[in-house]
Amino acid sequence: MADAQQGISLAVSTVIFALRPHAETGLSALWIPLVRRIAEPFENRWALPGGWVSPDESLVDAAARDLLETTGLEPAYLEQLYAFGDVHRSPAGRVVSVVYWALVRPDEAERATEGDNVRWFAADDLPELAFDHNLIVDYALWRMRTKVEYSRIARAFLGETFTLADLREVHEAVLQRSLDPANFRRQVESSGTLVPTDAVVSGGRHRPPRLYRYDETIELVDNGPLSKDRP
Amino acid sequence: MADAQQGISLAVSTVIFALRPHAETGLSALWIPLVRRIAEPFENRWALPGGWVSPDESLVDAAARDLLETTGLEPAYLEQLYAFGDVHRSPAGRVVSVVYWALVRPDEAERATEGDNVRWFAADDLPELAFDHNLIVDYALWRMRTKVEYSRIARAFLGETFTLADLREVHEAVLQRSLDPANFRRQVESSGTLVPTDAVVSGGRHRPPRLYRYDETIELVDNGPLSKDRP
DNA sequence: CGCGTTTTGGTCATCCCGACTCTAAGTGTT
DNA sequence: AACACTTAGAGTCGGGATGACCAAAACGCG
Repeated sequence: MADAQQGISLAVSTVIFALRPHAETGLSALWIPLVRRIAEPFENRWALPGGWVSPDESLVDAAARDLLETTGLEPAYLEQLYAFGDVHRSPAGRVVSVVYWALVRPDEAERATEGDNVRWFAADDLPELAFDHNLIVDYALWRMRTKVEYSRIARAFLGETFTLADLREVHEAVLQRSLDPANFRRQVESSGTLVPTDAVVSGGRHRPPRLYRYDETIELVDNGPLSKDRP
Repeated sequence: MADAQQGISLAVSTVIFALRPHAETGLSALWIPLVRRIAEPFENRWALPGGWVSPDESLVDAAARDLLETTGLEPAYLEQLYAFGDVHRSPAGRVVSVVYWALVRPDEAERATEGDNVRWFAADDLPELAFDHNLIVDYALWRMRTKVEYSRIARAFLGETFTLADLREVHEAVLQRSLDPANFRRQVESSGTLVPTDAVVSGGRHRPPRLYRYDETIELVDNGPLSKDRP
């Protein structure tokens, strides 16, 4: 073992996504909780939740723990995004941040105690953040939007069972465009990852939609040999 | 600034790919240079080239520098792969490794001084490596194979100009299957990223093929907002 | 019962892709 | 000079995915 005293601090940060109705349009959109910095550098600026990695926890554990401590959230999905390590990204010293991105269900998102130091922002309307966090959020948004089309991450926003309209609403919110209901149905049905249940949802003033759930026996290979980020 | 003495060592490692004829088939295939460990843990085992990050260099700079020092290689392409940070991945202490993957041209690959401590291995026939490096290589291979289809990374194995057969040979080597020449041509032509030159290659005992080059004015969005890894 | 809603099933044209055929244009051989 | 051989390059054909669109089904509501 060579050098354990490099003078480089190792941090984890997380870009957290939740679905909420947009202020103006009323449609579902992506929201991100940010924390206000209470110390220099960038004091009073909004920033991604994050903290230092302790020697006895893995990176993903550190991200999950920090998330719970600073925002009270336990995400349904958590995946590594990128390691940011430019020399001057923090004015206060050398910091390498391993950034994760997370998805939380709407009910879980309520637990993020909004206050002076935690606030939700619409993902497409962020203020100027601390450090290089605007770039990080941009990258997380890009990754999320490219991945929602070939992966099953939308499930992280939904409950055990859901209607195709629910699933479609998630896709529409992430992709920021409306999708044809019939074509969307055909596509997800042909993918074979969904199984219909016997139940339907009655009460709406229209034909009652069927409830679906994901086929758990199908394993994804989203991350190749690394498909084991979180159970 | 909180904790700069976490007791966590930060390292970079790189999975380097080059094309060489396979020993048995004679077809082009992916090869990887590995270095022999000369100290515990895993002494005498083969491992990915890597080293510690110094405080005054970025992660990608550290990867490039270490690559040059340990193998003598300057890659044509270098991209971050993943940050590995399990607590017990090194028996000698807590090490977080930010891993990169790199592509080198055939002529450049010759400069990797093969000796007792550096040796090239066929990517699909590796020995048992030190640490979690087998998993890392598997992931790098998966990423490379998925990315070659929608990106222009194949150019990193080629010169300024090349024939469609050259380009197809790269794809075939990476994907490990033969591609129909006519269909391959149609696909890359319709992508619009290639421009034909006036030159052709004569000398072969067949119709002389045209030389192409990449259209530099087209920018890729392979990595979304992060498309700036290396010029 | 008719109306408005969303669900759900279907058609149709288009594009992409793999398999395949055919011609073009060189080199080497006779 | 004629021919064989090889790869380059153009074109054809059918299947599958996709977007735009249409229509019937099944509810609540007045």
